[in-house]
Parts: sequence; structure tokens; C-alpha cells
Amino acid sequence: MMSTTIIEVAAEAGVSTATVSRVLSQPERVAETTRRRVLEVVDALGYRPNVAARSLRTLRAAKILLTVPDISNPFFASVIRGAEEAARDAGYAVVVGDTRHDPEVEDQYAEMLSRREVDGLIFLGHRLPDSLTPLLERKGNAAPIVNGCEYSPELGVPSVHIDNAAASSDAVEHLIALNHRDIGIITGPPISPISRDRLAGAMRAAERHGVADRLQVRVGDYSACSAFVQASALIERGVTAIFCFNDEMALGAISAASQAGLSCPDQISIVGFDDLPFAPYFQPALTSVAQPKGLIGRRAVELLVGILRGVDPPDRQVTLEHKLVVRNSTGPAPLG
Amino acid sequence: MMSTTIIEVAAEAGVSTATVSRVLSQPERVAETTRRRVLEVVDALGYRPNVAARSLRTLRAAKILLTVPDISNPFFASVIRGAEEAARDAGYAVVVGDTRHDPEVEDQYAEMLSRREVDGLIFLGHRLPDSLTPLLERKGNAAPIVNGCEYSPELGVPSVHIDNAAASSDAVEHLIALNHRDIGIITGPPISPISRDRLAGAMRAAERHGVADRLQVRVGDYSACSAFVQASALIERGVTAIFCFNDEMALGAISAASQAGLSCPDQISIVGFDDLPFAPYFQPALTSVAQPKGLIGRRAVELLVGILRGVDPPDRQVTLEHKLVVRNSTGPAPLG
DNA sequence: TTCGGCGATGTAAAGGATTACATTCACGCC
DNA sequence: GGCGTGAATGTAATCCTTTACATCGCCGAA
Repeated sequence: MMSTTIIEVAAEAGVSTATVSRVLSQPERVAETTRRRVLEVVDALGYRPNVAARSLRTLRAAKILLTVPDISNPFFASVIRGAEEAARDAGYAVVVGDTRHDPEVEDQYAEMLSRREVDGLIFLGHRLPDSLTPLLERKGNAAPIVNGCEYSPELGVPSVHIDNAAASSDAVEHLIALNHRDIGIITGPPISPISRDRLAGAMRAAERHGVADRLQVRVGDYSACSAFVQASALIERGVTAIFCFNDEMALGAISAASQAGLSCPDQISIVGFDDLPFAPYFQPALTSVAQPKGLIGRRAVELLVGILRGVDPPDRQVTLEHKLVVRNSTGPAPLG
Repeated sequence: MMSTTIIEVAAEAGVSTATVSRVLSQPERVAETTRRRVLEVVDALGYRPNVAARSLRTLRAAKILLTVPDISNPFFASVIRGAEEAARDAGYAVVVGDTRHDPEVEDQYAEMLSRREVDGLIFLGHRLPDSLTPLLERKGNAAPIVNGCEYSPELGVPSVHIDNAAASSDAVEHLIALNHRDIGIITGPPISPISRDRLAGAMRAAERHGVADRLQVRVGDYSACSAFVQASALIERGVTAIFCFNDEMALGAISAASQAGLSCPDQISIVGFDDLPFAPYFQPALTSVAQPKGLIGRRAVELLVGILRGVDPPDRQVTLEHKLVVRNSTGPAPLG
């Protein structure tokens, strides 16, 4: 039942536990022959260091917690992958937590940090659990917490994100260039800074072209279902284009358009956000704003690892490039 | 820097560490007044038990590892949610690992079990990492390992799944009832038992109706892209219906049909598998075989927790109900 | 009054790895 | 020959909790 310990390995190899430990964590400090002998015994006995004991002693868990607000959104999957790769490079494992937008669950996960089950936290939502504020105050810039995708300056936490306003502006500019004037927008929940930024960017673009007053804004919740409802309403009010703040909502909007007997892109144009892996396979292929998803994850981890190592990061705010990918769901506005 | 320990709490509250520990883990064994006083101090000092020390002592990590082959597949997201809920009910946290179908990564995650970082493992793929075979041999039925979604009898591991053959058979029966005779199938990788079972079920249904020899089988890899390619080939060979072994591939097939100038469902019918949350929003809304995703996760956890508690599960194989959800991507075979 | 029993609490021994510090030994140089 | 140096290894304290066992009162029964 009880698994082999370092003591048994040491006994079997005829060395002290210290030597065994060194063989495993700082091999260069052990003589070649000894090292080989110890490794043989380790192998023969199937010895695996007990992480609990190790992390008790070292105060390191070698783990990073990554919480996502909705794991069923494939957008986050790519971020997770990028994070895992970077974490592995730095010698950390990633624990993924799905908070389902639930503050209580967020709190539960945050506890893992307080209890030192993980060395740091990357959260992709916009809420920082209350239980972390003491830590944040105590440690200041050294608090091992990083925000990804979203960015709320008031949290005082380093973060990695794109320029959501500019990205959103690009999308609207694209529609305006196609002669659309009556543009509908389906946002995310207003509480999300990401959604606010995107809305601001969209407004700005509309203003630049004098169509701000014709902009029709509707609030969605990032689900296809919510977008279906809102898009139906927008269509009824005569928009010729709809910009959705994520791809899943764009799917709902396309569905609503089809339901209303409008063909996309001939009669209505639809733009999404995130450029999910299967956006090219939607009917029609979706025009969408691409974020460097994997890179966001990677840079967030790098930022966090920097903090954990005690090196002050050059930038506590990292802004990455976005890119509008034009496909078949957008076209010239129908005439008059 | 160092956080508060149980010793400081004990000192502050004027009791022994044993009492503090008991207040936290078996409150009923401590007198009301003492308990209250200790809890106050715990609160005041912001004491959080150190999990490393605890799990070192108790040999329990209170964590379950759940590995998925591809976290970007929303199908798994629902399974993960079900698992998390059940785990929480049982006092466990879930660590999610994305293996990307990579055996090496699977091995790395399996190591977490060997190192006792987690108490048990639920894997949703079809491969059991080699490093676990010793454990499996040693512990036999008591090995804390459960398989979900897939099922390979030869692994000798308990598992939770649907009857994939029957489900697949249902899908083909549906197509045949709509008068389709030239049916194309896009499978998953042949190595996956799930894909083999589904293929067997589809063949059986075709045989029952004497159209087995007209069945055209193509191998996909569960990606929209692979399905696009295979579906294009199938269309060229004149099938009137395509059954894809997941929804993402169905999306690719629809895209291929549209590319080929065929309208779905009028000229070609397409069936998916999994019934993803946004299947209703595809164009056309997708007919798909639904699995009880959340329940799969939940039952897998229950099975695992049973093993961890040492109670022999009533069934080491749990088969759950599937259901064919008919929407607009399937219709009567075109005449002639 | 005495004592068994029981509830509440304390004492101290694990649990397994890391690591500061101590020791040993071989080597080379004066 | 003596001694400093540095590499290789050993000794033992430490990380923080949990828990078996011991202790201490107190109450009720004899």
C-alpha cells in the first residue's frame, strides 16, 4: 500500500537520503558513478518523490491555476493550450478551473492560492475574488496573480490582452466600408470590461463616419441563444449588418437571419469575434476578429513566472495584436 | 512572507494544535465555546491550512485528475462540468488536463497519480498510459482509475459510456427511413474504440436493410477540416446522406456540401454526433445523436469516489442512454 | 467517599523530502 | 610532512498537520 520512500532508495543504493535527493534535483552535484547507481535503484523500485512532502519543504507547488469563465467556449481552449506549453517550459503544471461565471466558484478556486496548493493564478474573467485582496495588498506587485483576455485597470493586476476597442473599431470600419449604415451590435454583459471596450471602439468608428446615431446596440450574454433573440429584434428594425462580440453569438445571429428569410451576406452581413477554429466552416464562413489566443496564454504564464521568480516584468500590461479575418459572412450592403 | 500556521492559531486561542485541527476537521469533537474561540482566531489571523502538510499526513490529496483528449471540443466541456459538480459533492476538486491526444502528455498527467498529487484519475480518451500498468496490476479493481466516454474491455478499467453501436445504428436507421440508400460515413481514427463501435453499429443497421454494400466509409479525425475533405469525396461519389461521428465534422461536411452546390437537407442529409450546445444554431440546424454529457462526468466521478472509499461498485461498466435529436439537416432522399 | 466512565483537551510521533552545515577524503603545493 | 582547497557525501533539523494515546476533570453510581 505505502509506496517507496527516499529512505528505502537510499538504503538500497547504500547512500544517504541527501544524495538521493540531490541526484533527483541537482544531478550535477553528485559523482557520476553514484548518480548512476542511485538512478538504477530509483528505477528498479519505481520510486516517485512524494509531492506533498516536497512542496511542504520547498513551499513550492510547481503548479499554476488557470481559471476560465466558461470552459465550453473553444476560445479559451486555445488560450489554455498556450498557457500549458509555456508552463511546461518553465517547469510548472497547469490546473484548469471552470468558474462558469460563478463568483462562488471563483472564490473556491482562489482558495487554492491562499492554501498554497498552487503557486500562482491566471484568471481569464474580469472578477478578482475578494478573498485575494488581502494577498494583493500584502504583496503588491509581487502577488502571483495575472489577468488574461480581460483588463480592468482598477484591479491593479498585470494582464495580457488585445486592444479590444481598436479591434472592435476595425470590425465596424469594415462594415462601413461595405456601405453598411444601419449596423446592429450585440454586446456581452455590460459588466465585462471587454464588452465595454469593444462597445466603445465600435461607437468611435461609427462616430468617425457619422453613423453613430444609427447604431443599434443590444445586450447579449455570449450565448448563441441570446444572440438569436437580439438579432431577430435587430433584423426587424432594419439593420443590414450585425456585429457580435463573439463567434457563438454570430452563429445565433446567422440562424436568426435565416429564420427571418434573409440570406447572409447578400441581405445581411454578420461579423463575429474570436475567430474560433471552426469559424471557416460556418455557413457562410464567418468574418471575425482574430485574437492571438495561444499567445495570450503563453504571455500570461511568462508574466506570472517572472513574478514568481521575483524578477520585475518589463511591462505589467501586455497588448497583443489582433486581426480582422474577412470571409463570406460580410458583403456590400444591399442597395436602398 | 510565511503564512500563519496552526501553531500560531493555537497559541493565540490558548489551546493546543490538536484542538485547532479538530475544530477544522471534526468540529463535533470540540466543545462549543472552544470551537467558537478558535474559529474567531482563525478568522482574525486569516489562517489557511497548508494542504501539502495535510496531504502528507493523510495521504489524501482530495483531488481527482480528469484528462480529456481535446479540450477545445465543447463536448468534453459538458462532461467536465458534470464531473466537477459530482466531485464537489463528494469533497474533491477536479484538476483538468488536456492531453491533445499526445501519449507523452498523457504519461505526464498519469505521473500525477503515481506521485500521489491526485487521488484518482478519470481519462476520457482510449489510451491508458503505460506508467499506470504496475499500479493497475498491484491494486486490481481497487486502482483509482476510471474511463469515460470510451470503453475498451481489454483495459480492465471501469467505465461510463453510452452504447455507441446502438446510437450509431439509430442514426443510420433514421437515414434509411428517409429513403437514403447511398450513405457515407465519416469515422474517427480507427484506433479509437468509440469510432470502431460506431462503425460496427452503422454497418449493422445498413445490413439489416440490405444496403451494407452501398455504405461508403471514410476515415476522419474528428476535425471539421478532415470532414470537409472526406465529405467532398463522398459527395463526388454520389451519396445522398453523410453520417459524421461528431458534430464538428458534420460542420465540415455541411460546408463541403455547400461548396459542391448541394443544399442541405434537400439534396443531401447530414447527421452529427454529440449534439453540441450550438448544434441547433448550425445552418441548417443539425440532426445529431445526443449523449448525456454531464451525466457521464457525474457517474464517472461517483464510480471513482466509490473505489477511493473502498466500496465495490455495483457495476464497473455503466451504460447511459443516448437519443437521436432530429432537426433540419436531414430530410427525405432526393428522388431518382 | 471512591471509582468507572466519558467528554474535552493536550502531547508528541509520524509523514517524506530538502538543505544548511558538518564531515571526509584526495590532491597539490610549499 | 603539513595544510589548504574543493568535491562528494552524510547528519539532522525543518516544513505543517493529523491523530493515537495520554491526561484531566467531572458526574453519577455504588
